Amino acid sequence: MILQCLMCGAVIKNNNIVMFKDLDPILHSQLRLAVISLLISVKEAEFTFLKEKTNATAGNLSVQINKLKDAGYIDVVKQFNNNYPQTICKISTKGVDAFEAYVKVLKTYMNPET
Amino acid sequence: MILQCLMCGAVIKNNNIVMFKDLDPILHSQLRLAVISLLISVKEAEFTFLKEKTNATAGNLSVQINKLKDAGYIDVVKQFNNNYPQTICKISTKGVDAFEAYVKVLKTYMNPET
DNA sequence: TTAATTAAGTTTATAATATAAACTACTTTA
DNA sequence: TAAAGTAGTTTATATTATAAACTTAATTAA
Repeated sequence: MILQCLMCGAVIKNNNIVMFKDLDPILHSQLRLAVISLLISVKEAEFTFLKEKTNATAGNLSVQINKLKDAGYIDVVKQFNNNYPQTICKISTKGVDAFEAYVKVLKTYMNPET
Repeated sequence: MILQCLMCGAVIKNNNIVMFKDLDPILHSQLRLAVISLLISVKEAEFTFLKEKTNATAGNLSVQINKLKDAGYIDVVKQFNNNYPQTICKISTKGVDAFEAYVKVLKTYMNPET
């Protein structure tokens, strides 16, 4: 049985407080985390910019951008620029919230004594 | 072509400095990270203790403990206690180093502007 | 002017991972 | 002595990450 405190959000499994909350699987991925990390600071970025900064292959980046979009963490606009296709990514409010929550949870894994 | 600065360790791929270093795949796993996190603070722990604190299934925990052991991040001693099998885990120096390096790299994903 | 190269991606295939279910071996209790 | 519990391991499967192969259109070279 899993319970959650309505006041503080603490999760109780098998009658003991869970000390390691789940890490959002959408963000717990090297490339997706790098992309979100960039989008947090630049607010808007082209596919090619993300590809260069992350050193990812285009295929991998394409897949991960779609996952972030499907999760509602980023908004994606596809347009043409100088006759070439251009994909622009922008983090959403939901994405910012998810990132902040992820970092919060992650810190509990990194600093168990505090 | 991949280069690395002998002074500061910076990695250069395709002639540009890599801003996101690879996250150690051994530690970039929810359960293994939780286990290491616990072992950092308690220094030594039984299988059952780790199982209770992480809320993992025994099977999953068994697999992940073996991966940490194979990587040399923990030392595992199997013995008997009151007629029952007992598995004791202890983090190694290599494990501590790997954890510290992982946290360091991870922070660059979480704080891109700094 | 057509053949090769580059740009900006997407789709598909595969290798690696995480996870739980099923199983093992032994012990204790009813 | 049968059932239930302890402490795990092994195996099977579902999910993920990733790169290779492909697409479509534009540019440059022959």
